[in-house]
Amino acid sequence: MSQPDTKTRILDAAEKLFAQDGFHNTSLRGITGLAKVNLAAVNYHFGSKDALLQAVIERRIIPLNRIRQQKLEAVLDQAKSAGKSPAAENLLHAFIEPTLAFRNSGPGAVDFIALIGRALSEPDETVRNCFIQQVLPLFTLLFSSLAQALPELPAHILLTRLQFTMGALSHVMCLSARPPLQLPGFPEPLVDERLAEELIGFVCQGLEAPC
Amino acid sequence: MSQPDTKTRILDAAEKLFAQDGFHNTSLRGITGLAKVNLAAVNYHFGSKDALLQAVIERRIIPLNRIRQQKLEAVLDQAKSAGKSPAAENLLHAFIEPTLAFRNSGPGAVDFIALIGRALSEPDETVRNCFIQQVLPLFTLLFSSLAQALPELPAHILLTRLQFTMGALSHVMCLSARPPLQLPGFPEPLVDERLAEELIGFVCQGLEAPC
DNA sequence: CAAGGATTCAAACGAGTGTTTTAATCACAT
DNA sequence: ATGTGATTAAAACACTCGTTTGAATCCTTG
Repeated sequence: MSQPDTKTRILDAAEKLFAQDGFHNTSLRGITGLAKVNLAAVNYHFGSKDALLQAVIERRIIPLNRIRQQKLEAVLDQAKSAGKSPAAENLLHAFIEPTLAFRNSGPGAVDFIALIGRALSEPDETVRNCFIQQVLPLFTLLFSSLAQALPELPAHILLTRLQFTMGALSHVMCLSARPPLQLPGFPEPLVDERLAEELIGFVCQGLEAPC
Repeated sequence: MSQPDTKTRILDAAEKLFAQDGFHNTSLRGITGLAKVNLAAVNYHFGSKDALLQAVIERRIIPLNRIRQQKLEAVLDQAKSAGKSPAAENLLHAFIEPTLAFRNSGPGAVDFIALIGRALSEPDETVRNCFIQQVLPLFTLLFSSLAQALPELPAHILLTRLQFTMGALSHVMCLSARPPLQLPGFPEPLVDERLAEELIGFVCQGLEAPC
């Protein structure tokens, strides 16, 4: 079996270590050691550590965003052709389900999901800005779609509740790359599809609450 | 006016910088510079950077946990003396409201809230374990109380939904130390008490959803 | 006032960081 | 085969990090 090329090996190793240890806790020597490439290869192929992070994120978030946008627009189109407002549950499903399903899209994908799940709470602007820039258009679409779905909800309340939703989703994304953290006295929490459905139901109830 | 003593000045500066830049992005030189003390003072008074983090967290989380435990037990006692199960909403209120109100308990408190809001998604075990160790007993109490309040809910579903709740709460805690992030086309989200009430209502709906 | 422990200070240590440099090697077109 | 540009390799760069050292200073107690 032939190894992937140098760029891919670096991206794979960086994705894993960024997700596992965080961006600033990960050294280029750790990445190049894991990828079995020379230390200078990172700066040769990507230019800098910051640019490597951006490449790691973009490699996966662009296809993921395409999927989420397609599913959102499908819900909007279907509602439009039925002459009705889209249902909040369908919109949330279109956004959340592909996000969590993406964890099973291949080796390393679960690391990526954990990485961007932490991006929102990342103190460093390098990581946060890189992520926000990529996800803002989609977030805007989701927000305006939900405003259609819940016309009686004031916009600032909707935005606040959407922040809660993003917090819950981000947390689930982070957890999915960590060992389940078994504690005595606690049951095992849900995983995979059941988890996605449960999360969608949870935030749906919260978003649709009277105000 | 007399300055606080060296230990307090270090704790205050460390709290602010840990919250702002993260534990590993914060250098002892940054802390001692802001605190206007000598570099070696940290190791003299606290022993190490890790021990300083623990001191920063414990200084505030011990009083905060005492408040939350008191409020939780008050809800439990009141339900017991009324011969009824506690209401999930009251339990959530007892846990969440003091947490967010704590942001206004003094200068620097909002930084602390942001710091422990990020603790759950922190990749570094130093930070995460230090936090989990402090909060686990309280979390256990909240979990078992909610199990009483929602006896028809299977334990693993309850735990899963409680994870969603912690995600939403953590995210709000993180955001509270950042500038509101005004974006064109988006309204201003809620702040302060209104925010706490909105969050409690949100997670309450989600927790009580049928399953 | 004098003694002695607590605290502060400047300086340095060794290890680790991202990045750059320069030469060696590879793959492919002529 | 030969030369050429792309890639890899080893080494060093300048810098920051947490920690330690040993002397200077402060403050309290006798």
